[in-house]
Amino acid sequence: MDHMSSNLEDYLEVIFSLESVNSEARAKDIADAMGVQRASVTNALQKLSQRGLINYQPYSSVTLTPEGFRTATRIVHRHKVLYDFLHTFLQIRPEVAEDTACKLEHHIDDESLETLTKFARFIMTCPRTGKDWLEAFTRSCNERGACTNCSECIKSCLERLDDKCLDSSEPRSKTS
Amino acid sequence: MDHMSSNLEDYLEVIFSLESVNSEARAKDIADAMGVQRASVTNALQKLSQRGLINYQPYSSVTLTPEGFRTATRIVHRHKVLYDFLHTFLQIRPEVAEDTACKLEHHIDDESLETLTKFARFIMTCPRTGKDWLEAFTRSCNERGACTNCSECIKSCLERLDDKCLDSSEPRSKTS
DNA sequence: CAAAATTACTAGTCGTATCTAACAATTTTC
DNA sequence: GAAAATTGTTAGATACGACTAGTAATTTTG
Repeated sequence: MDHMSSNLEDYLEVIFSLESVNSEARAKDIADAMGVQRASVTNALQKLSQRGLINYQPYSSVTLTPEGFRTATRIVHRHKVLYDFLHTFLQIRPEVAEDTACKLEHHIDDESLETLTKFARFIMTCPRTGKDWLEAFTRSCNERGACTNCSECIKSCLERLDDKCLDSSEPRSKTS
Repeated sequence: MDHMSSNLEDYLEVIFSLESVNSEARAKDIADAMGVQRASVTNALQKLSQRGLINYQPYSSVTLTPEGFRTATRIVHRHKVLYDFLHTFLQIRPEVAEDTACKLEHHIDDESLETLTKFARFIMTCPRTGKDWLEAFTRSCNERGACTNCSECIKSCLERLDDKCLDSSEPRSKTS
């Protein structure tokens, strides 16, 4: 009884989205957003209501309870982390990334999600990686752009680091 | 009719595994491996048989058809890529990684999976990243091990690259 | 304000996947 | 080789989540 199905998680997510975008969530709009019939929505809303995740009265718009809000936030967070990873790091096309994130979000465990977040941050903040490293990866994916001079690549990496250190710590004169 | 449910994919995967490990897949073993009742297995086997993915005769062990073998291989591949990423890169504990890979494998699209493979390979082969970079990430996850000297880190990165270049440019007499 | 249009709910059906219980076939064991 | 144990199948129930069709409530509109 306490387990939340993928399906209900999707409904909750849509309600969350409609509430923030439209400022209210009507059954019709939920049906449109989910691409299902209104009868299916009624059914889902009754279940979400039973679980105390939404305030639901027939013929009036749906609102999230505090508990529902927490749950929805958690799901949206999962979605965002996955989408960002797929889109920003793997360069997956937005629609595909969106779609896949939407499916994976129901199945990834907390530990993996949390570590994925850290991983993404590490790639962006470690001086050995960062934006240009990611671009090199993207080029390597597109066949015609394999790296040619690793030595130079690493050196410029070092230079950027030095520049940053100069900027932030000792104001030494920039000589390169 | 042509869509394969996550559930049937799981059955196929278990059959594949039992066939290779046990050299045969019996309904009882499938039930044990999946943690379901034998009646559920019968049901699943009938469906897989209808789709032409397994050779199924009551009271004898199950074998994969060529088509079933291809499908199973594809699923196992997805599983492996995801498991490796979770375990090797994110350092997720084996059991958790196993479990999560098992769920995600049914939902990730081909493009993302393919790119994830390339991403993993790029991390391992790019001189700016590789094994030690990954270890630095792992340390950064364990709180007490943040990096301290990025400059040195990058320099040793460059040195390793130079060493490798020397190795590979010199004619290696030992190889036959 | 009443008819028309929209929106929402209920009931019944289908497909998937599970279970239990009862029964059938096949092996094991004595 | 017959009784016992194991293994496999069938039938019927439950739960989920979708659908359609019919009905009811609420808005919109004239």
